[in-house]
Amino acid sequence: MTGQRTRRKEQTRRALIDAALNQLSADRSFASLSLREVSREAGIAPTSFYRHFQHMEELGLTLVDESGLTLRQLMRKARQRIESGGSAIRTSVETFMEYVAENENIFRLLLRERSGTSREFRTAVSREITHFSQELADYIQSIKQCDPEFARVQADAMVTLVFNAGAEALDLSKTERDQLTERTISQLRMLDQGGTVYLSRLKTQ
Amino acid sequence: MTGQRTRRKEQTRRALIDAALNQLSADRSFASLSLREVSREAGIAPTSFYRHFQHMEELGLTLVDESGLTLRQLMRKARQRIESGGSAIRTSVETFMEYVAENENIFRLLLRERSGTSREFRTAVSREITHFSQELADYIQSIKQCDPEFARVQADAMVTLVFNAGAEALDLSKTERDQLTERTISQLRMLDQGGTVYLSRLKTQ
DNA sequence: TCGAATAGCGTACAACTGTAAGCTAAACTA
DNA sequence: TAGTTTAGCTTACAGTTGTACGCTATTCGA
Repeated sequence: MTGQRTRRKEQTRRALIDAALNQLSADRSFASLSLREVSREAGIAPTSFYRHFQHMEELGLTLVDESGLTLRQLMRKARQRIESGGSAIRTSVETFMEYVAENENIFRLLLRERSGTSREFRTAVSREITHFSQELADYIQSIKQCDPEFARVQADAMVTLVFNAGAEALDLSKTERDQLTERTISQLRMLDQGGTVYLSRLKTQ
Repeated sequence: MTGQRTRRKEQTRRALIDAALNQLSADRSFASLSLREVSREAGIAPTSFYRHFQHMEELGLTLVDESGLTLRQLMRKARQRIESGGSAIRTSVETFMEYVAENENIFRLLLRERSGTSREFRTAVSREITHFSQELADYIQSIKQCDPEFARVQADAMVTLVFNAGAEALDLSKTERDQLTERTISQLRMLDQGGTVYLSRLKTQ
């Protein structure tokens, strides 16, 4: 029932995706990959590429979708760790930094295409990050019993800071990364504290 | 004394820089510009390019330097406005958003190359942003009389948030930008408040 | 004023790009 | 089993790229 043909097709589609991911690196952006290079790496003829994707952009959007998946796995992992005790902020930041270290290429893709030349790419990445941010907002709201708008604004700031730290980490050594992690934790704590003040003011007014 | 030759050379060098800047846009990154395109736009033969820059990268680094200059002008403007009364945070964010609106291409360059494929580019951009951040840290320290390390961490978070808002603004309409501006102001206020709490805790310990 | 220096030009070439056209062989459907 | 569908192939072409080489005309320095 699987259809041998469909299965094989799925296989080389996968090969194309993996080929693209493997070619991404610190000095190789998705935009700089050519259809021919990716096809070569995947072991098929350039013209066969079109049997799977209309353009390179379509492949790229698929990669962004995949990265969103990884991102959600990350969130789940972090939540599990938090529930089994430990500071929410520290645990989240540390988990995120581990993720970045383990998925440099995917993370770089997100980072770059967020401000890339394709609007479709930009909105796709933005969607993933918003999703990520919304999950955090829900969490904050459930903990603090606060206004959903407030939670969104605060979550948004936190996600921005953490993502940015991830971006910076890419070019740093292990010890520098640890310093960066600590600094980011301080920053999130400031946001957290500041939010509390902000909220208590609203209540007393 | 100026040297007619030197003057003319300076002129076409300028033409190359402007040509590159003019070709940058929402759907055109610096990396996607070719030496030939830039030369064409500047009105010189492709091979003459080498009389001014060794590679495209050298041209790019020059652009980053120029953007740093613009950034510093921006800072000065913001400070002037603050001194003539008004909230420091609101004034800074609004000034920054105006800058982004008026220098979209330069700002996009900074954004993109911050996570681009050339390490040299990345460090150049990082240097400009650090510079920007340091000026804010000095300002914070002079106002709050606090630990310089604290000021650096807080300033860093603020700059990250503002830059990110600038990046988002690029794809938004006027009214959406205004909303974004308000949100960013809220976020910076949280950081400010949170920092105060943070500091007072340190003192009472 | 005369020789040296040099900004800019045209020509040329090899490397690479995306993709059109048409074929083959394997897998599907009836 | 016979006919259709299709993933992948080869060949081909026009366009673009960076850059090497050598020439020309203007400007500079002595």
